[in-house]
Amino acid sequence: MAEDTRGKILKSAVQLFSKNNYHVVSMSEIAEGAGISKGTLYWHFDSKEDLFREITINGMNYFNNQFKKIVQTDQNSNEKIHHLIKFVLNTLVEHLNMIDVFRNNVELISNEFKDTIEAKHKENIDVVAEIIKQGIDEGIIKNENPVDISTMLLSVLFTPQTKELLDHAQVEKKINFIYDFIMNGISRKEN
Amino acid sequence: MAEDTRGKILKSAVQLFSKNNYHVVSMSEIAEGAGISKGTLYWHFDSKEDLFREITINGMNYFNNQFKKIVQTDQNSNEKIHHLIKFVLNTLVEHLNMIDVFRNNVELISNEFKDTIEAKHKENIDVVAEIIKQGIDEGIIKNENPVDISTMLLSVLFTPQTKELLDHAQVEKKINFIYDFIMNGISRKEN
Amino acid sequence: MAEDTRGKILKSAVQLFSKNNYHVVSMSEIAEGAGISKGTLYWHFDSKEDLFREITINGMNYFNNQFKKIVQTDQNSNEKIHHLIKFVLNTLVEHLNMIDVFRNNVELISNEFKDTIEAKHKENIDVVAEIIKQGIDEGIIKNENPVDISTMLLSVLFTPQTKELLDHAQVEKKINFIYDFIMNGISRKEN
Amino acid sequence: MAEDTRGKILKSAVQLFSKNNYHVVSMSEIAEGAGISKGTLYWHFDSKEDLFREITINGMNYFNNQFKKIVQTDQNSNEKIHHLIKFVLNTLVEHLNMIDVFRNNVELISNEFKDTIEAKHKENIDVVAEIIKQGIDEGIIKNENPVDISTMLLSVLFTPQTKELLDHAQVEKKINFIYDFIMNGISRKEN
DNA sequence: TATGAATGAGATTTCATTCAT
DNA sequence: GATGAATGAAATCTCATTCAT
Repeated sequence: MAEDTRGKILKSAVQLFSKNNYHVVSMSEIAEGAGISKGTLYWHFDSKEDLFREITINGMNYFNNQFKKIVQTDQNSNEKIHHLIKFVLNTLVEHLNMIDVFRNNVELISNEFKDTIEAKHKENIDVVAEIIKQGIDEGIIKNENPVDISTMLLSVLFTPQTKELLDHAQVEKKINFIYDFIMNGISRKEN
Repeated sequence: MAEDTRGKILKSAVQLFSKNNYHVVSMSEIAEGAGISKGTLYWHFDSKEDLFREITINGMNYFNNQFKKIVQTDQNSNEKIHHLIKFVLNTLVEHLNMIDVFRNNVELISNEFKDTIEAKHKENIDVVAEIIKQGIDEGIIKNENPVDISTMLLSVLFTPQTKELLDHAQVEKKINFIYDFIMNGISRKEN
Repeated sequence: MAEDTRGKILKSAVQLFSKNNYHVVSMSEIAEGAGISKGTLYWHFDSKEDLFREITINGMNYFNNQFKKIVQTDQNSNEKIHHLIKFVLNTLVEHLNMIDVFRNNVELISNEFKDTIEAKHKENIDVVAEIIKQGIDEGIIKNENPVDISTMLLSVLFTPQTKELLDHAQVEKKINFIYDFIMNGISRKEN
Repeated sequence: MAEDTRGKILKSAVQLFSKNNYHVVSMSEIAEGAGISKGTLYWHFDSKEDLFREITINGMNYFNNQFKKIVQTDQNSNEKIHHLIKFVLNTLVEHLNMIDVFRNNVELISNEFKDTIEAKHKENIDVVAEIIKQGIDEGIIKNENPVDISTMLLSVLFTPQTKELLDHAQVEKKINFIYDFIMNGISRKEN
């Protein structure tokens, strides 16, 4: 029962935070969306920030866990990268909301929280950098700072435009387009 | 005096909006930052939204104008792209604040305003697509939808991570890194 | 507790609105008068207009209900008119404040609200017109448009001067004076 | 030239105060309506209250002067009353605005000003009471307190409903209706 | 005379948070 | 666990008024 209410709150909050900015979403709305009273909301979460924290960190952990799983498979780096892109873009399609929570709310709340989020993001970058290192070792990826490369890779995947591209359907085709962009850039390759 | 005050307001507002979310920045703060009274602030701008609108649209127009100038030079596409990247990244370094105004505040305010901003952004994409077309014609850029390519290019340039990379100095080096990433992606080129 | 607070708010608001114009009375004053905080005031009423609406419509309904009761008695028209005058003037004496709410605030707020109020007033006129019709049938009242006569009758009763007359005591005497004015006008009757 | 500006201000103010409540009309609007700046407005009038005072007192004096003229003619009381009614109702039709200035703004501003206005009104009542006295002497009007009768007479003439009746054209007919109401009331006269 | 710019007090309203029941 | 009611700080905005030019 308890978990039920908690779940309803989180669901309502994710939905609202993904559509609107942190400061525009009110605790009243969240409570209403969850079908409970404000009092109850405050029984489950100490504050608005607390609630937002939980949602954000859950989301980041979700990516972190999946990234780690991908690293640990015994695929070659090429396959892993393809896997990674596919996973991120499919998540973007299936769980648009959760992703937008980050987009709409970067730089909010306290600096201490911003640091937490950035640390989590850094973690993700480092996990993906493992794949890059593997690729360099395998001679597939150019030999530059793996962290810089990982940074660019993730920034392309989480860029708002990526989502826009996906909006217009044909996901599979777009995945290949983005994969090719990341691997080969925009210049014409002679063969 | 009048223009002077207007300028002071805009400066104060850009500074604050670039550090904090639209809803966190208060008109009192902006007034205080400009060294004027709230009444005066409202004499110059009808509303907070009005003020924000002006700043945002000014910023987008700035990019749009520069992009157009680059297109109109008689450089080849390769040079133009290099020029473009250099311009954007240098602007990011010199006018960090103005850029962050967008970052922190997309999706805010009214839908009508969001549409305005998106239309401006689309304009920018289309202008850059001209360069891509030229590159395809010159056999430098791969023959795919120029608008899609332009979209990716700009998304990489305006991605938050780009700014992070730049934060840690060595701008010139990073420009080359990003240029290479955009042109050739991350895979190892055999030579 | 809840109803109690609501009542305190309404009492405070009626008192203030009856002494001062809608725009001069502030929500702070109303809250202070009710011994509660502004936040609580807004918990009970969505807006100042909402609060004013409730008071006004309550008041008009009060008159409407009484007027209907008078119509439904089995008195003759003469008695009903006397009854009506007595009721209105006594209410003016006992609930001066509530009446003044209308006086001080007609034409305020939105047009939509003005229409609501005018519709309510028209209802009152129509109800009283029933009495006038009865009087015409009974040969007591002159045979002219009953709605016009009803309009004049009510306008005399609710005229600010009527209240002034009443201020100077001797209510019973003044009731007769007004009754006589309404029935016979000011000209001398020969007998 | 100077009078010209003053005149423009007064005209603009009358127009606005007659349509909206004192507190809803702003000095900016008045200035705009007069085609001048706020600074100029304040050069001609010390304050909003000052401006409103002038308009109101002008209006009341206008009625006062006309009433006095009517009293001083050598008509009999019957004719004078008819004259008075005609004058007031025609003014209501021709200068609706000016009249509404009172209607919309009674009880506003300071108590001291309210007293001034009430004193002016009392003056009007007293002037009209002269006519009533004459009527009593001539055996045309019933022998009751002339001031009370005058009060009722004026209250009927200035009642909002009177204006409504007039709105629907046929002024001449309505004048007779009101005249008859004032003289004979609503009861059926046997003949 | 006339103006544009500036001011500051105060108004309405929102909202995260608390607490007695 | 849950709720309705209450709070108070702070936000946006309005407006009469002033003043240097």
